[in-house]
Amino acid sequence: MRKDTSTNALNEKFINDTCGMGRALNIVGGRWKPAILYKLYRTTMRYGELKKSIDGISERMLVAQLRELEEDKVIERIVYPEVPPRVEYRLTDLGRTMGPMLEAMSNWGDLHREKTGDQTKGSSND
Amino acid sequence: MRKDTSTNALNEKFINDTCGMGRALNIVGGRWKPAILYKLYRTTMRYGELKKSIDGISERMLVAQLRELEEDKVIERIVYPEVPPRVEYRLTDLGRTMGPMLEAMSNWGDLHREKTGDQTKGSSND
DNA sequence: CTCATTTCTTACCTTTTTGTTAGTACTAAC
DNA sequence: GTTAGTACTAACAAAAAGGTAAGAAATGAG
Repeated sequence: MRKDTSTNALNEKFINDTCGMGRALNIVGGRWKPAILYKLYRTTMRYGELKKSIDGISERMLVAQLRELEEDKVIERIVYPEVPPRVEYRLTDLGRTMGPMLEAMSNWGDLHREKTGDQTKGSSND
Repeated sequence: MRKDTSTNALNEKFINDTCGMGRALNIVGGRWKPAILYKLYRTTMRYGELKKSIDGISERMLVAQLRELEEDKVIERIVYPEVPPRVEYRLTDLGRTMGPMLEAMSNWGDLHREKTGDQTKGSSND
């Protein structure tokens, strides 16, 4: 749980309020958000589809990060009143505006790997 | 300290190896790295200058993040053999290639603030 | 010999993030 | 009444990140 008076939390908030980069990082950062956004960038997906397609993610993490992305208004959650339940996730219009940024990040990450010759070459986690 | 057999660490590594976005995030993310990069993007700076110019950062954090950026080859550390010591930090060529990505992040962060009408409008932490 | 200056280092603690496991709610089909 | 399928929640534990405070090395100035 958040303790929003800790120095830690205050620092974060300050950076968020004054620096676009910090804000972007807060929204897009975190272990699984890149993967989620990558999937949803191509198409709407159900909860279960996301879970299956993202290797290694736990339900707790998937739900948590979906909720955060939703709060940040970059994705939306559509519930169909059926049984068993069906819930779809998709990018919002605001979410779609991330495109150029996400691409820039992806490209630079690949460039960095190339230049530093690190690790296995990426066959993107698709 | 890193425990590189934890599930957590393995997940991170996997994402790093397969996803450019994840890799970029790891290099540029963290509480203070955006601020450091922002400063160094304009000019070479001494340790003490960085410390003074980045509001709220502790020495431990400053050193730690500088070290990480150095390891990732985006900044370099130049030591002048003087007393008292003088150490300068500056972007490497690889570091300079981050330009478009950092701008994209900054721009999107600002756009997001605009669209969601959140918080104080940013007078960038300069 | 003491002090000031600069760039860190170390030890310890708090906060935040991530992972593990088990369980819930709903209803239709058997 | 039990089971199956889907999308979660809750409680707890481990790991990582961040914060605080004190100290260390090196040396020229006084």
